[in-house]
Amino acid sequence: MSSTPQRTDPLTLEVVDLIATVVARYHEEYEEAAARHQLTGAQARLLALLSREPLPMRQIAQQLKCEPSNVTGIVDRLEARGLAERRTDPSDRRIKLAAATEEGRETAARLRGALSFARAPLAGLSEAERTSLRDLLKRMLA
Amino acid sequence: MSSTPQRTDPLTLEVVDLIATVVARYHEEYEEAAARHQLTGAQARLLALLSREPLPMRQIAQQLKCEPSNVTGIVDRLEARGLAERRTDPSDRRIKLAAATEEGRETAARLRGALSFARAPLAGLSEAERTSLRDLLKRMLA
DNA sequence: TATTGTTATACTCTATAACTATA
DNA sequence: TATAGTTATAGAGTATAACAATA
Repeated sequence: MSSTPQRTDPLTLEVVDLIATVVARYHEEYEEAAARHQLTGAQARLLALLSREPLPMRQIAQQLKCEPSNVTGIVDRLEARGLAERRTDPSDRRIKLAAATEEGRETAARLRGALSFARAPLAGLSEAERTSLRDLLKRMLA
Repeated sequence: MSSTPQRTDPLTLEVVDLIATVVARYHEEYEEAAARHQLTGAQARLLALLSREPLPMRQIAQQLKCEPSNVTGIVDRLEARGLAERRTDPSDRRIKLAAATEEGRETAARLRGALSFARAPLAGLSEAERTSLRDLLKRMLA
């Protein structure tokens, strides 16, 4: 009858709850770390993206899974604070590349360092356990 | 020298990345499931809370980690759609209890069922593996 | 014509501060 | 006076649609 088992056994429900807790805690810590740098979550995520490489507005929207019109405003606010800048693409003058400034990259790096959430608790696990956790998560996401 | 090891080895970084991916995917699926029921994420989370038991506005704010003034608006919108209602507490007439209506509880239940994210991928893991994942997550959150 | 980015608009969520009713 | 909830206000994020510049 059940071609797709629903796994509503207590063990599965417990794991689902644990994952929900991980998600909630991760988000809290991310928002708090961003706020400590006077950034909203959206601004921090966009800045983290730009700190790797300059990107066209359109592509940023795709990676952030939002509409391009939203990116305009977020980049505006980062630009007003000197954390990002707009460049024109010489090969296609329709395109505007958003790029992190030096200060933007420094801010992004400090923010990354502040995200102790996943790192600190992991320190309590042995290498074998971390390997095991990695493999289980990979299979979950496959 | 290093009293708190920073664990920036490749394995730990890989696990951190996997957790970030889990978090991102969980949020996407939650927002999409909520949107399918014409609810925002905040409305869905509040409704899920009320579907268990009626709660004072103040307490809702604490659980949602936001200001009480925000709860007013979200409950307003749920109430306008017949998914929630306000009741007065006879023992203290300052208190207003927000409660899910029958339709609200049904919507919350359908939404819960739609959250296949954590359940479906877990179905591919054996019981021993799910036990292992549970224990590792518990130690991470300890 | 199609594409890129922006602007205009409207709605939701958010925090802060002032306000009302009750304790 | 203290507390619960609301209202007022302002800023940020979001989507949709219309628009300018460029291809």
